[in-house]
Amino acid sequence: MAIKHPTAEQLELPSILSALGDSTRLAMIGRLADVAELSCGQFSELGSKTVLSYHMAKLREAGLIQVRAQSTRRFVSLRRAELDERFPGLLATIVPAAKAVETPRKVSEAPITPLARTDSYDWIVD
Amino acid sequence: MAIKHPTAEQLELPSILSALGDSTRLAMIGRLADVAELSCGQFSELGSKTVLSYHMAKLREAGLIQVRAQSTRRFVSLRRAELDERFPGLLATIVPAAKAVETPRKVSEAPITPLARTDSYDWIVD
DNA sequence: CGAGAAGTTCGACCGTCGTTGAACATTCGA
DNA sequence: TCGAATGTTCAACGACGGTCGAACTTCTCG
Repeated sequence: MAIKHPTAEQLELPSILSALGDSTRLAMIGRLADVAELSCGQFSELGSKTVLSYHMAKLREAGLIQVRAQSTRRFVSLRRAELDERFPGLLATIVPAAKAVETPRKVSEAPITPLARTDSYDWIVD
Repeated sequence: MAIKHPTAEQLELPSILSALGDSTRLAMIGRLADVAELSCGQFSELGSKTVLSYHMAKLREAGLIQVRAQSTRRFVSLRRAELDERFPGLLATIVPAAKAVETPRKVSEAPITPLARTDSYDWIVD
């Protein structure tokens, strides 16, 4: 665990983008987008408590969300202002697509990976 | 190696964002932004040939760049049109920050990681 | 042909990711 | 005070990511 909540100036694009490069976390952002706060439990259809805790930590350490405690609950919110200040347009661009991310739903439905075996150097265009 | 060049409809946000979640690759995008094409060699200050080849493959498989061959060279270009179509605003948002990404420059300058050891549960706000 | 330029691929290595289950912490109500 | 509710932490695991050096492929030019 590196950082608790980075300050606005500590936000780094690579970290933010890798934090968003996971469909579970993207789905979380999608759900936070038109709501002030959510408690962790309200993401339960995205995974187990442990998994959620893990992904929350990633989002928090990247600076995408704030976590507030109230009794035994954690209330999570998007750090919209700081993000818009440092990376204008980022949220606006990503949120619509994030809402459309299909729920990861377990490891089911692996569509028999095509595994298109190709010969060497054959991916070059032109 | 999964895909050679994904089609516009195959572009997936999580893959794109993880491809961008690396400072070397972000720097490459930054350099491609105001130029039609670059050959691989022109990124040489970002790393060795092997490393560049690896990162190029990532960017290509995520659908961010096109690679064209001409004799023994590879000419690389941003897939601007497709990206703007599927994720409007993404490039516009990311490119300015990508240009500002400091070059990874080896593993030098590790600033003696602060290693701020914190007690349990102490990262919660409020 | 042979040498060189420009990249790619391979195998190895090590570190980080994402998931799981079990144990722990904190708070509220009965 | 005991128990349930709500999360967090830990250790372990396999899979993937990024880097390196060595070997290879393709093409061009003497």
